[in-house]
Amino acid sequence: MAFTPNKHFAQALIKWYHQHKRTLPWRETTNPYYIWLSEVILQQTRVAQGLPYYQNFVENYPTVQDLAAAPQDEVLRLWQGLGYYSRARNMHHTAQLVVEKYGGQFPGKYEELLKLKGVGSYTAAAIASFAFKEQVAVLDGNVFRVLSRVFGLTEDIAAPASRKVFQKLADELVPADEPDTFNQAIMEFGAIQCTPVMPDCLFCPLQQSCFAFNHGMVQELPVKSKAKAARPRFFHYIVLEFDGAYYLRKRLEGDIWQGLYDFYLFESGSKDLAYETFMQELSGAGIELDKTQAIYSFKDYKHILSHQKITARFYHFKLKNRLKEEVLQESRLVLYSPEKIDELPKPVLISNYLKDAKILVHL
DNA sequence: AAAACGGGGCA
DNA sequence: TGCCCAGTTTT
Repeated sequence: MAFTPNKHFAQALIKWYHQHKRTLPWRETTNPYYIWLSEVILQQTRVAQGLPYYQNFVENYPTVQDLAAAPQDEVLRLWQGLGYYSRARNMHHTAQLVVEKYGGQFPGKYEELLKLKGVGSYTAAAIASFAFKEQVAVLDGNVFRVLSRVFGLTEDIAAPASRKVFQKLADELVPADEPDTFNQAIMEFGAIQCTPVMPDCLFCPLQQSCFAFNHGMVQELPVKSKAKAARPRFFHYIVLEFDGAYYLRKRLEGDIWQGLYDFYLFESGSKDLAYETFMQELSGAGIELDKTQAIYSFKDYKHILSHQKITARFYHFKLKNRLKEEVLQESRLVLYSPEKIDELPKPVLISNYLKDAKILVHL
């Protein structure tokens, strides 16, 4: 007997939730600020990875006013390692908007929440239901998977057009009396019981009613088209050291890692570079290297992003003189001591290099 | 509608 | 080492 979109599904799920739910700090509050914080952090991020970041943010910024007043570098530094750094920038921006335009109070309705930067349909539904008990269904990867399997939805979850089908079903399922518990329950169920790989069907309370289980399609659902191959990129980082300090610069918009700090960088079509090409690039930037200056270290790193496969080569030079003022202006490089570098927000790739090169001891 | 955007976990 | 996870914004 298959489930129909009625109350029984919600009841079974909520019962399971009360027995199996994990105790998480953002489930102990109805404060929209904390719920928003947790949901932004949890976008694209597993609970185990996001939890320490959440605790760190709550400690450093107990109120939305605290977050709004913080310098961007500090916010990005706390975010360092979580990835998708636009989330942190948007979050910071939204905190300032909430303070300035909403008097420090988050809007209480789904449609209003949706207008905030960094708050899409998922996060708006999460905040609206968790903090304000609005009857709106969340739709995240867990929900897609659970609904696909239990109800036998075969639409490609990677296709934007499929969203309508899942949203309609989810909206029919979310109960008016406890939309918050239902939303928590279906996501928790997807995270713990109805997992992507090796779901625990043997001890699943929905087993008898599950379309995928009854049709032997648990492995096949949800249907998801494959992502295209990551673009290969070749980075050449020039690590310029002067008197124990290093030249870094803040990354601009238009590429990955906006707002984070890295070394002088140029890119090429391949890993290896002709000596002339290398020297031309440097002299083009006004960086003069004495012929007697050896490359102190030469390290290759692979750094895999979802859509890019970066091969990074770090060339370490010790300068005999500071870079000239014109060069600094043009390249936007700034000399930082290791202590200062420690405080700057950096891509994990850069942190890894800093650690391996023993420029930064901890991390 | 498709692409861009990080990083971590697990087999 | 290779594969998987996935919400929001931008193109």
